[in-house]
Amino acid sequence: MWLRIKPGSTVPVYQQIVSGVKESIAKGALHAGDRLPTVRDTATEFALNHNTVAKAYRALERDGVIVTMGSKGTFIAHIHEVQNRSEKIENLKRSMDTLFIDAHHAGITPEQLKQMFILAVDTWFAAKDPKENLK
Amino acid sequence: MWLRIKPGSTVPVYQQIVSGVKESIAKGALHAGDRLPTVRDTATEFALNHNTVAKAYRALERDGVIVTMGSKGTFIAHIHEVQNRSEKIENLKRSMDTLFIDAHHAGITPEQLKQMFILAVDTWFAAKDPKENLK
Amino acid sequence: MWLRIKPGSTVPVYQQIVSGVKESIAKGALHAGDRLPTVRDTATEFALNHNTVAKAYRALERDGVIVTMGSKGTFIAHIHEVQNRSEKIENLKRSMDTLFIDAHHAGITPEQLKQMFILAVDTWFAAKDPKENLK
Amino acid sequence: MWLRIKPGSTVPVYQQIVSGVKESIAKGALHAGDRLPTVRDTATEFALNHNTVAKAYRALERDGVIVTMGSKGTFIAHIHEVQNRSEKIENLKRSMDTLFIDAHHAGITPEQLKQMFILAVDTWFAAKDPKENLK
DNA sequence: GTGGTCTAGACCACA
DNA sequence: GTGGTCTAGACCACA
Repeated sequence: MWLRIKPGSTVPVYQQIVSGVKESIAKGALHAGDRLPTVRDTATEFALNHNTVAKAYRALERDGVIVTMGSKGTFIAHIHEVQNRSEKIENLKRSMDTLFIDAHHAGITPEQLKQMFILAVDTWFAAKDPKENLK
Repeated sequence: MWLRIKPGSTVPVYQQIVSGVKESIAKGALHAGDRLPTVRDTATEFALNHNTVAKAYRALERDGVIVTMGSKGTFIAHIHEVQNRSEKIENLKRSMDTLFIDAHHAGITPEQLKQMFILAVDTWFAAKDPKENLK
Repeated sequence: MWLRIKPGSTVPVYQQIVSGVKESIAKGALHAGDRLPTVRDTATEFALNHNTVAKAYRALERDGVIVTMGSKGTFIAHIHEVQNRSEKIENLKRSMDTLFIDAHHAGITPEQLKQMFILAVDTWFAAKDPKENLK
Repeated sequence: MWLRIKPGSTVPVYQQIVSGVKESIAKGALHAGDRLPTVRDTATEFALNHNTVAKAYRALERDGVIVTMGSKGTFIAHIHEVQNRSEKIENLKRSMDTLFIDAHHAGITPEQLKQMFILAVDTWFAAKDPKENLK
């Protein structure tokens, strides 16, 4: 299953699709060049409206994650073609700042936070599809 | 100025208040035991709807960041009295996962990410109010 | 009338709205800071679906032409805040190239084209709201 | 290579063919009287659907750019035999109007626009095949 | 009251 | 067969 939707969540469905696809790519479950199911097929598979799926695909295309080839279908983009790299790194830094604030309010010290982070990075990337790691 | 609101932002105003108060505490600009302005004073000061401010205060109280003492006003809670610590750490880990996915799509390697993070932690906590660091 | 929709046109309605608003601003009929009618009011006025109008407003916001202020409504952005300037100039040059090709196929020489263009620029900008020209 | 198709472009393929042929003629790479490859040969050469190529040829013929001579094949029309000249000039003026609006939204003044245009015309026509200029 | 999200269902352009 | 556009109508978050 390349996607999992929580119907009751406060997170809009189309955003769950966007996050899910990004996560599957990052984890190596989807690869550059792979063809995604059509908008309509995805809608049917997860019992969603096709407009909702189309909105998610449009957002993913705007982010440079997927590429729509007219009537040929939709494909995972190559990571080299990263769009707005500097903008994305800015967003990343802002997310880190938020993380620090939340850590402080959870009663975590900077040193504990560093250790947690390094452990989490290693665990996370180790969980990736091994084939992906060989590249 | 203990709070700064960006009117044009896509982030809801009430969430900006929540984040702003948390940030001010983490940076040492607000301290445990400090009295916050009333909902209506804050609303007037920043030209906001008082329902918006009330919603933010309610969210902060739910998070254990502030405490409402009936007619005495609203106060910054002591950090030791952290509520739902394990729940917060869970949220933190989830935020980290999202960070990893975003980093991957920005073309950043795990090693680069670790270095960025450690540097950012050190920079961030060095910028804190020195008084806070003495504690 | 700040907008005119041709129902039978092959140009999608939402694009007609986008072009119409841009044109009204360029001609000086709409000014920076003006409040646009709400999505629903515009939909009612021109007998359109509110989703169609919302799509047009979203496109205009992405282009930095208008700014949505949450529940305060939608406003014409200040031209100084031009987004993606270099990208827009690239598009402009590409439009010029297309113009040259079309001119050639209409049997127009480069010199005739220059004269037509200068005349058209002068005529077009003279037709603007005089108040706008005083600024 | 008399034609170049971008598969990932948002511009429909058949329009890319129409523009490409017009551009090649305007640049002097294709000349009046030249025989174009058949619909099926073009489709094979560029790995396109033959319906797509046929649609493009139909559009070019409607514009008077090419002429189909029954079983003899398809030929580039003579420019003197311009069809619908006044209609084409009307379209040209409309394209100019759009250009003015886009220029305004890119923060370009009328004078800057004139200079850009004259420079672009000179550059563009200088790049033409020299043989064409001798005519 | 404002815009955002979502569904259901129709029609169209492109390949 | 593919995605894009549009309508009609419902419900929700925010201010």
